[in-house]
Amino acid sequence: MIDTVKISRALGDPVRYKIMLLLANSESGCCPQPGTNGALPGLCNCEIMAHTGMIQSRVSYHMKELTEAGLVTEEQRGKWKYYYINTATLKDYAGKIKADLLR
Amino acid sequence: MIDTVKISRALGDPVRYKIMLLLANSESGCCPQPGTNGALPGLCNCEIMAHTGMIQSRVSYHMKELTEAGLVTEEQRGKWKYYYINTATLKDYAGKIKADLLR
DNA sequence: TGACAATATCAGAAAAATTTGATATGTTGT
DNA sequence: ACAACATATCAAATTTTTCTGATATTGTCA
Repeated sequence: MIDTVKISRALGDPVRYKIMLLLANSESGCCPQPGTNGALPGLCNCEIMAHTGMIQSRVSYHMKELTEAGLVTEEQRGKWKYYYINTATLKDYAGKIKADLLR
Repeated sequence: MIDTVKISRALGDPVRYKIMLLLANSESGCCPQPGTNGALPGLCNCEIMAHTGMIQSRVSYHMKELTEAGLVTEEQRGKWKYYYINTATLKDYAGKIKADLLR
């Protein structure tokens, strides 16, 4: 089942919220994808590092938090790992907040 | 404007989420209200203390966090302070999360 | 396979949040 | 005003998170 506290906590850090916004507004990845002409959803670590100015281990740490909360799904593409928002979790979250707390 | 990170952070603590659930499921206050037959919305500190087993200053601290996030509205009734969920904030929050992060 | 690039994990340092007891402020009724 | 009760604030101790550099793991390509 959906862990509302964990998701809230994950979103409740300014760095992670910024990353979520970045993912939400990203059109395509930066790294060459074989068999495509470059446009695939999600962002890889290198892009998140570039956009936020954070070092690698810090990005990794926050992506793990987001992933473990179910907010982000990761996908290995060649040597890069891509991240994109798990929209189902977000919808469920918004719904559960309302169901739990509105009457 | 609504501070999504701050609200998330406020909800992202298990103690505070429990308090929110308590408020959402409370029918009436415990303390004698002049001019009523006892049934008013919200809970006062004493009830939150009783339900959660927390000491007074701890309740006060968390209620301040919730209030400052705009999740809870406080109302002085006689010598008691009552708290109830600010439904507008909660609705706005759920809406903004979706607007920000879903595409 | 080896060399290299991308990401993950670890341990310690630093920063932030939580908890508590003590004390202060505010409110009601006498 | 005073006494009694309800809530707020403070400072210090504790706990939890975050950040970083170092190292480990994983994947790709020659």
